[in-house]
Amino acid sequence: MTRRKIAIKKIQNVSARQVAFSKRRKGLFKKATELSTLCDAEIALFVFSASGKLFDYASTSMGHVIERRNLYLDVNLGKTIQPSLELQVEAEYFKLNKELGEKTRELRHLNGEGLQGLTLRELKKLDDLVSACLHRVSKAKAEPFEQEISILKKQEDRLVEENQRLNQELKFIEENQRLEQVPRLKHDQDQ
Amino acid sequence: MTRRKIAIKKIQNVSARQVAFSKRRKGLFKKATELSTLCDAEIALFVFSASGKLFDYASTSMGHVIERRNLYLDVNLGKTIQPSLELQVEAEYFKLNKELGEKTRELRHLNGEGLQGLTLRELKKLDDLVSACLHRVSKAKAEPFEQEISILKKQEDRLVEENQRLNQELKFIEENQRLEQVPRLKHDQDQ
DNA sequence: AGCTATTTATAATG
DNA sequence: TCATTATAAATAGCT
Repeated sequence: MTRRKIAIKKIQNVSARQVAFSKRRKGLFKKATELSTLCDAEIALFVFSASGKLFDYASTSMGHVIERRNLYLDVNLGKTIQPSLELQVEAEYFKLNKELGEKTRELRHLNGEGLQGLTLRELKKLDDLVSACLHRVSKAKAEPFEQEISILKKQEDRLVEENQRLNQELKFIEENQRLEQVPRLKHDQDQ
Repeated sequence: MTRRKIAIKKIQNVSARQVAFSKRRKGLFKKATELSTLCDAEIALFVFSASGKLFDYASTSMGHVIERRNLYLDVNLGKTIQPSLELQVEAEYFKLNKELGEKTRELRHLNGEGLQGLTLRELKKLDDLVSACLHRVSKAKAEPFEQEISILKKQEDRLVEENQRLNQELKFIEENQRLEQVPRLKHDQDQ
């Protein structure tokens, strides 16, 4: 897009890639805010750098969600480096919960204490279920297992190799001894 | 940004706004894909038009997660077998979705077309996120990993033991050779 | 939908 | 990272 046209494929030079990322990320976010402002659109944008760093943007109401999420991230910083889907769910869910509560209260005023409570009950139930689900997610993350398996496999490879080496050495020594025994026996006989 | 420079504020003319939305949305998505490709970044982008229509983009793995969600929903909708935790969430969520839709319509009538659509939009996003989360749950079940790890660990133990045995044997042999060399040298001198 | 005059974005460079 | 600049890309106003 300038001095020279470039092909849209992964930039191989690492520092050039970082520079491009920085510039283009800025550009992308600018475009997003412009679109949001000009056309009254709601936008949420998540960008994870190759190194896993998160940059995000959210217009208006979505901003609350992101804020909430950032708070949560701050609390868990160190533990929760990878920007997780779960946290997004939780934040979004929190927001929805709040909004629905407000809406239900509003309706209750207008309708005079109706069967609005039902929704809150359902919401509570959903809350419980989502929480349980999230709990399972965080408990069941595959990544650490996969990592451990990978490490164990490498370890296994090393051990197998080492074993082969040792076996070969043994065989070699035994062979040598056998060959050595022949002259020795002869020698002994000579005495 | 061309024929004339425009100020970044809401475009008042409705049709002009729609045109601008269409063009700029396209541009924004293009920039997002380019950034993703060029710099190996993971990107998720949600754009809701003023009328509430959703346009979204997600790079690579994020896209996969979101894509799979539709499949999952198709397959499981209507099926009311043993409700796994995931399906319970889905069902509950579906129900809540419907209820909130009705409630929002009701409120819209009462309040005169307000910003009620917002909640539905948030709901849609939550839908995406929860579904993605669920997909990860089903994908991330720990059990098979734990099994494989256990097997690998046993294997590792065996190999380590074998290794120790071989090393000991080698040491033993070397020791024997050393002891044997002494009388041999003496013997040779005697000759 | 196209077109094009202009504005923006940005790759290369210092 | 920051600034500059030459060029590519995006797009506002028209049709």
